[in-house]
Amino acid sequence: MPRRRADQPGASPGEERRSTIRDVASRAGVSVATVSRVLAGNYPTAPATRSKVLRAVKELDYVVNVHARALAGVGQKTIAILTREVVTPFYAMIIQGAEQQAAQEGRLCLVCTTRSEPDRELAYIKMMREQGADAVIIVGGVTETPEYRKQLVQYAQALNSAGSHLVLCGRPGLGEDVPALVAHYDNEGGAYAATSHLLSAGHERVMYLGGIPGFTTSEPRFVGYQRALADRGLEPVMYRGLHGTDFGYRTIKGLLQKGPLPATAIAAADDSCAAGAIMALREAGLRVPEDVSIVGYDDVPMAAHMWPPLTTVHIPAEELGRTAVRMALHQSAPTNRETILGTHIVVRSSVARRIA
Amino acid sequence: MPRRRADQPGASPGEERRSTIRDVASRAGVSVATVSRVLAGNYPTAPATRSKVLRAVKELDYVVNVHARALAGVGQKTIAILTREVVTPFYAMIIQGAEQQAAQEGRLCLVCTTRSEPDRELAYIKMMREQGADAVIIVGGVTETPEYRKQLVQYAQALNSAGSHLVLCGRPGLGEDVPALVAHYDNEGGAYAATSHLLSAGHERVMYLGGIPGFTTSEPRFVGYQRALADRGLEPVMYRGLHGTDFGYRTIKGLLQKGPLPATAIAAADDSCAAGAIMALREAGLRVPEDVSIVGYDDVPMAAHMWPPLTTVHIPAEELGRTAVRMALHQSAPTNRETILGTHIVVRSSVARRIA
DNA sequence: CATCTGACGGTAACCGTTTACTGAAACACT
DNA sequence: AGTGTTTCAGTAAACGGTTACCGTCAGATG
Repeated sequence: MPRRRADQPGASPGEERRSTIRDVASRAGVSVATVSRVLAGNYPTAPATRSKVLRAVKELDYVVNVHARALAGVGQKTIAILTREVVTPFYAMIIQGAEQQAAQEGRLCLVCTTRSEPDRELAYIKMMREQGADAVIIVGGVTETPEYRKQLVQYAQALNSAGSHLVLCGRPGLGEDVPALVAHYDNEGGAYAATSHLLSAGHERVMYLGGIPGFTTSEPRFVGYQRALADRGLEPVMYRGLHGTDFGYRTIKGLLQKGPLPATAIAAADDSCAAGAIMALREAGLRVPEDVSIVGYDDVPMAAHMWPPLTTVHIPAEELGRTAVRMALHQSAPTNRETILGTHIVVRSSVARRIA
Repeated sequence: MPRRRADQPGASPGEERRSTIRDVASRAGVSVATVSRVLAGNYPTAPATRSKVLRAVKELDYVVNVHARALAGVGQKTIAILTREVVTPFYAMIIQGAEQQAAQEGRLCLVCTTRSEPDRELAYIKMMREQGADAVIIVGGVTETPEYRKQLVQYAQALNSAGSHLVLCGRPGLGEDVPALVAHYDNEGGAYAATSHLLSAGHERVMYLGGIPGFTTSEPRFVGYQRALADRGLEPVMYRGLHGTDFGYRTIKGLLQKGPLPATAIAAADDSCAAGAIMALREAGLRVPEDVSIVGYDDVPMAAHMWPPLTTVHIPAEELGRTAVRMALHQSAPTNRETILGTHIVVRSSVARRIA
């Protein structure tokens, strides 16, 4: 039963119908096959025909319908990037790297924000399966619950059986038998290095500040901190709870109201936490790094422009994103499903030697 | 001519074929129409049939093919966001707002980064036309050249004739007769207010720092600055050139090497420029705001956490993004094609009264 | 001059859905 | 029982492309 084929006169006035390959064909006086072939350029066509078609295309301002094309099996596959949000510079940088690589490989990128809602995340994954995306990359850590994990495993399998890949970027893998790729970085090593840096500057009471217990990025950082302390037989002093500037600010401010800081140095869970802490210290009349030393984590762009410039742990965020895309696209061998990038400390001016 | 229909035995081993509505239908022992209707839920179905279908769907792990669905006319439309990049917090915030609104309206968002390359931008616009996106939102300013402008006008028309919209977000419109929506903010007013703030604190030599001449966001800011000065009969002192921390840092540092700063206050083209300037001032032993006052522009999250906390011009970035999406989706009346959001100064601690 | 051979263009099957239309039961009425 | 209504399922025509297959016609070859 014909449904519309809006060729009757008196078509709706406002809405222009998008021109199809058939329109082009009839305008050029050839068949649709010829138009398709001229556009694809994968079949011999007489120069005269060719130019007739191209002229018609230009006149009608024709663009192919990707849906139809995809349905016919020649789909331009896309890569989806799922992230909590884009405003956090760390995520933004990963995304930037991923998009660069994707662009280089001729892929279109879909960035979707999930706002930490597992439901939204899962909904997007489903959407991507429908779209037929050839990879979905999940960016950033998460607080893992057993149910969430189970869901993810299931989706990894579903994606896999549909011929596409799930890539976990900046988050640990799901286990040997789960068909997911992993592009991760060394959280624990960075924290160990940062804490050691403080320690070797003579500090003996080093506080760990911030981080969400159970969060996949926080936990290993905390472990690295503990290990560095344990290696020298020192006791941890920790104030964990949340990420972000506010937490750092409020925690240090509260501590300072109760008395002197129970540490001479702070290892912050991330740069913004460090920024908050510095603010609170400064408001209380303490100097950084003369009175209190501090290191951050992430090396966001702001870190270099803070006062004092923040010593922190650099994560190769852009490279991480790029790696994720590369893995997704060229994952030929089933081996090497996991790439761990190194982290390193970048020393600036927020740490001072402790004079004993 | 049958092409594949992979039902022959001995199908390729590695690649699973994605199951179709036909597979579900035959497994459930009903017709494809019935499956479609059960899934859509817009047509009466007997409970028994219903559950048979649902079971088959679950067993085969079936998801609809969006391309086919779109082709059949029930497309989930998407909205595309084009931006230079995502790492600049100002853009990130606009994007965040846009995505929030889009999610609220049940739309999927495509974020694409153009890296300032007009070619890439134009290529993405074409891609979006193919996709049949129902709006493309271009975020952020640009240095307009006549050719670029002409191209954009052409694409606005093409998009419009395909029934979708072009929205310029944070950038001025293209003229009365061009079918583009505009969600913009008051650049000039903000700069006027910021400069006036400095002026009414007693400063008489106020320097304008940064901004790219000809850039759509820079130019009006500079005009606002000039107007504020002119209103009091003062002469402008300007060092323009680029956006960003580096420019601010290098310019002020260079100036300071040559002698005392030719101003007692700085109106920066943006917050990061201000951050760079502060750094250079500090390195030269000058205090902010005691020796030099400064105001920024944009009110990025960092501004509140800088030292000193930066007085700056707030742009309702998230609301700007939200507005863009709302306009794109509900643009019913052809009037009101342009929304200009207000900007206002937020005073923190980077401006001090000048003691005459 | 007959036949072969490419080059080129058209015809139509197919991709996976949606949905108007048709038809067949089942039920409710006279 | 005969007829009118529902209720529910199936058939098949689009949607807008791609491409295998098959003609046709011109030039090359024997």
